[in-house]
Amino acid sequence: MAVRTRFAPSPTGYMHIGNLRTALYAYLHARKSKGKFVLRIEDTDQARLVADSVKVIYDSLAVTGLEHDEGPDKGGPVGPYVQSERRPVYKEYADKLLADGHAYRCFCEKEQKPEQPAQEEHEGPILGYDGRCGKLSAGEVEEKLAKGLPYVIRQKIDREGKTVFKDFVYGDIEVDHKQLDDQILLKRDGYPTYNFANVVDDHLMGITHVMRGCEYISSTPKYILLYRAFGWDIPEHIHLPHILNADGRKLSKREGSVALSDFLGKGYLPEAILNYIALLGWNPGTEQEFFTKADLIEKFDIARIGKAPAMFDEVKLAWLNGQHIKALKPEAAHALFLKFYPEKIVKDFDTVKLSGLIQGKVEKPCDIPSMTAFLLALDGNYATELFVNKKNKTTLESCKATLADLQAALSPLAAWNHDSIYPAVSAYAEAKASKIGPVMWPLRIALSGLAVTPTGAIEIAELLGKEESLRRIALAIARL
RNA sequence: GCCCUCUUCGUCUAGCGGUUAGGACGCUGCCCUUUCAAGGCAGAGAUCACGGGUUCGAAUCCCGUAGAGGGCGCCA
Repeated sequence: MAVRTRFAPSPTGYMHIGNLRTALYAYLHARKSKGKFVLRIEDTDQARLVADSVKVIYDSLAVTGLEHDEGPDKGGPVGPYVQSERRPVYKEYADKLLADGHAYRCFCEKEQKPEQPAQEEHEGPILGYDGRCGKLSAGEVEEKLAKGLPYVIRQKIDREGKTVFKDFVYGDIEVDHKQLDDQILLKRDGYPTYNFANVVDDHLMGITHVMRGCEYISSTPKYILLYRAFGWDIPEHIHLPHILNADGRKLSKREGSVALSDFLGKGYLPEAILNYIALLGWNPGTEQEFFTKADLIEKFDIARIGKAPAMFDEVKLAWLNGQHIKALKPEAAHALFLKFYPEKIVKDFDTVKLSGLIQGKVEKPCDIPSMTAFLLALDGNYATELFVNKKNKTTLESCKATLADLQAALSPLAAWNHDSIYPAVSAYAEAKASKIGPVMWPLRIALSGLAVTPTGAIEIAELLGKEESLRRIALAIARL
């Protein structure tokens, strides 16, 4: 049977990175299997509709290249692909369940807490609905219906026995029916709950592999019971472990970046993000860590999805992003960096050249303003201790002397570019019978006032221009 | 409270009865010497959550315990 996977997000207004990983796995499995990847919008909660949020979903899939084959915007044979447009379908199937005795109408008030048997061992939350309306006689139901009382439709679950289902990742999951309650299938407003809609839609849309977060594991037995009530084949269930933040808590909006747009805004490349999250809960079984999207499609295998939750480590994401940036064509890197250069840098510097110089060095493009700030203005109060470098055996005194000599050597230069500056510096080092390091070190510090710079001393001098370079050298000499 | 699940270096992970427990990020050091960085190499870092079994032999199989995560919504 041809593989069909789906991504079924709710329009919440942003794309959670954990959700994106679910989409990615579903996409990869479909592509790898030459199957179809379906987008379905789960907008059955009328109270939580967020304007324009469907657009966020489209945009997210587009920017990451997770193109769907079928969906609200693309159409397809099993539409509509928006749940709010499928209400008659849910009604039809709910009626079927009603007719077969697998469901019943419940007239209980929304707020009404069912009375629980007063058992003292019951502390804390108690389990769900007590099923009282399931015991209503046909006559009583007719009577309430005649009165026009509002109702919901509940799944009728026999509390005897247990259900076992096989999860592709977690193995056999067994749940005692005592743990289950008569969940609501159709709400009072006529919309289905997730619990009902996902089963009906996944079946009707021919989904072969259901991938979703592992928070649904506990309710899956109820879904299995629905499949059985309808006499439908049960698709493969693939529950995914959660992605956690650094505290070991579920990655949530409140603490830092969780939305795709947050990461995009920092200059992370979509492909690097995909690469990183793919590795959170999946591994290729080889030592490869750098993956393009095409690599992932080729190497992805649902059999290698792990069970343990993974902490999201932005430091490693940044490293991986740096790897992807290095792999970029210079024009592409420049186009990316251009979004992050401060205005004044763009105005005063040759950013094409600058981009080329820093491409191998940038991990997070959002760091570019701070990385390049020294070009615009030198903080004249930088610590002079920076001149002391053990490896190059430089001291404050040696640096002062070197810089004075450099000042003399560079001042007469007519042309100011790499090919004129480097030979002058190099010749000076040679004349002093010194390696170039001890000369480069003080020069770089004098020009930048920084221990670590995005590019080398000669390049910085060239970028700054002759006048500014000499001014900074003079300043350093004065301070030493 | 009840139920489900998870647990290998700080982090992501490999491992599926016999390994010096491997790799990556990060960290430290060395090398390169047209440079700090980058790159290359090396090192530190894991009594495999704990306690019992089974076995000649367990990170790997079984049972308990603990910790963590999740579920128990007219949310998804």
